[in-house]
Formats: sequence, structure tokens, C-alpha cells
Amino acid sequence: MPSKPAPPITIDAVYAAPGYLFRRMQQIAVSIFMEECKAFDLTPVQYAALIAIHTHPGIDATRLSAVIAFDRSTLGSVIERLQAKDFIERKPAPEDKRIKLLYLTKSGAAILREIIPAVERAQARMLEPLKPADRKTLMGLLVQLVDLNNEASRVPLRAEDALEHLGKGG
Amino acid sequence: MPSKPAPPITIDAVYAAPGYLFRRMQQIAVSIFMEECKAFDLTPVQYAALIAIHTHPGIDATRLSAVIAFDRSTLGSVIERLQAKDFIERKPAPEDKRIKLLYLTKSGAAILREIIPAVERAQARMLEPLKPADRKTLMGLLVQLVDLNNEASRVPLRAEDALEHLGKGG
DNA sequence: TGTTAATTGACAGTATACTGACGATCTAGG
DNA sequence: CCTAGATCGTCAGTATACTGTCAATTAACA
Repeated sequence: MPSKPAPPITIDAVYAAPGYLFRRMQQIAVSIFMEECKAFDLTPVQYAALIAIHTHPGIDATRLSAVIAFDRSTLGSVIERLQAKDFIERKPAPEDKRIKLLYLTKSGAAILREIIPAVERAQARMLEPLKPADRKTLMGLLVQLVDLNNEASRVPLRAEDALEHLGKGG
Repeated sequence: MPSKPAPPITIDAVYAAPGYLFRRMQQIAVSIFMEECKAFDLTPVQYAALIAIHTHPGIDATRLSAVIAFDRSTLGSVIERLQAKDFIERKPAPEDKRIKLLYLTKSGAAILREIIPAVERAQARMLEPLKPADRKTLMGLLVQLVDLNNEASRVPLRAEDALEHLGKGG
């Protein structure tokens, strides 16, 4: 019984590889997002961070990174930029001197309301080339795959259980 | 007839958004790739570049960026790193002083042969949580979507027609 | 209580990505 | 031939990402 033959080295093998397709699709998604939202000067990452802070006012940076599955190191500079734009503010936590609590400013809450239609348009455009039924199929499979692969990334998503300290869990 | 109601601002809307899922999946894919290939000290981008240079020996940097849909600016440093590792070499083109032609070194060809099984494992692991039929469905839809959205990114993929100058087209 | 362990935010270092610009060079048109 | 425009590689500037480390602080435990 021969061992399986060595796969040929071709560019087409790259084009069909999941990793390549995910990278490509991510590039396209960011490009569409930035195009639809260019009037607001917000990146996809900054947008997600604002939403999370809106949903969980007074969250700290480490828990925020778990809630949106972003790297903690990266999040530091994201927070700085949001603060520089006056969209969020940081207050020291009274009972723990290590922690700085994050809140939306009025400016941040306002831009969030205004940008949402543009974000909706961007999200729709990403899937637009597919037939409606295929869009649902794709999203369903992606949600499954991301969830089942959650632990594979450096910062697994911890949606709810990361927030118990805020008195919102259990 | 009322206009459509403002969508609620929730974290779950982010979790279900295509852009967020593509970003998350890309993070996971890179993480799995690096884990399987850590013995080789090659990133996914560097791997794709090596494959493309192997498939198109004597390609220049601008055409390489079109063949793998990477940004031309970014590619400069990728090429530098591959050259520093002695996996590729650059030769000036005799008939055009602006261009530097890219070739695999023996070392580069060797690591490509050796790394392929690890890459295959990584690609398989990314989809492993899904049922086999679902894997095919997902890949089919992704290939469609990336192709139909090709023009939306800064560097659209130009697989074949970018290479006519090498005497391989037409 | 006093030492250890864990957590938090921050930083250095590396690697993609994209925007916009630049000089060197090549090509086309007049 | 000579200039206008295009192309090539490169660079500066910004923004994610990840690895690994650190000091300050807090929590756990002997």
C-alpha cells in the first residue's frame, strides 16, 4: 500500500486553502468597512470596543479584551486612540489601584448612534454577492466554526462569565 | 409606513456580524498555522510568498503582490525577511533597472517541501470542528464570496494575467 | 502575618496591512 | 529626441496582532 502521494506545489492549492480564504475575506471586510465608515474615522476594532464599552460601562481593559476577543497588548493602544478622540474616558477604580475603568463620553455615545447605519451597510455589502439563502448558510457555519475553535486563539472569547465582578453575572 | 426601527446596540449584534466573524476566524487560522509550523519559523504570508515564487520563478515584487493579493508596501519587508533567512534571492533584471527578480534558493525549496505536511495539518485543523459536508459547503461559499468581492480590496487578485511578461500568458 | 502567586496595565520587539509619497526608471507621443 | 505619464521599489506614518517581560498591586495561603 503506497503512502499518500506528495501534494503538488501549486498556487491554486493556496487559493483553495481555508487560511488563505479567511485572510482574503478579512482584508475585503476591513476595506468595505473603512469605505462605508470613512466619514467617522473609526476602525472596525475601535467600533467593536466602543460597542462593548457601551454594553458594559465601567469595564476594565483586561475584561474588555475577553469580551471582544482582542489581544490585551493591542487593546492598550486602541484605548489610547479612543481616548485621544474623546470617545471614552478612564477612571481609576477606587477598590483596586491597578484597574482603570472605561466609560463612553457623550461624544462616544453620539458617534456610536450615528455610525451604526454605515456599519449595517458595510456588513450587508460583504455578503451581497451571495444569494440570500447562501448568506444564511455561510453565517451559520462561520458562527459554528468560530465558536468550536474558540480556544485555538490566544484570546478566547469570554462573553458573559468575564463580567461577574461587575455584578451582572449569575 | 414607519421607517425601519433603529437596531438595538448590543454585543450580540457584533458577534453575529460578518466582519467580526471573518476577523475572528482569521485570528484563529493564523494561530493554528503558527502552532503547526512553529518548527519552521515561517508565517502564513511568508509561506504563500514562497509558494508563489516557486510557481513563478523570476517574478518581480509588484507582480508577486498581485498573484497572492498582498499589499505591495507590505511585501517589501516580507521579501527582506525571506532573503535574510536565505530562502530567496533577488537578481537585478537585465532589461529593466527598476526590477528585481525573485528566485527560491535551495534552502527555500527545501523548507517548502518540508513544511507542506504541517501546512496541510493546519488547514485541516481549521475546519475540523465541522462535519465533512459542511466543510465543503463553507469552502465553496467562501471561494465564491472572495472571488465576487475581489475588486473590493486594495490589491485585487490577478492570478494569471499579471504574468504575461514572463512569457507564460497568452 | 508574611511570603508567594496571580492579576493588571504597560512596554519592547516582531510581523502584517494600508495610505500616501518619493526618486529612479521606462514608455509613449509629439 | 525629449517630455509627460506610468511603473517599480522604497519609505514614512498609522493601526492591528502576537510573544514575552516588567513593576505595581492584590489575593491566597502556609
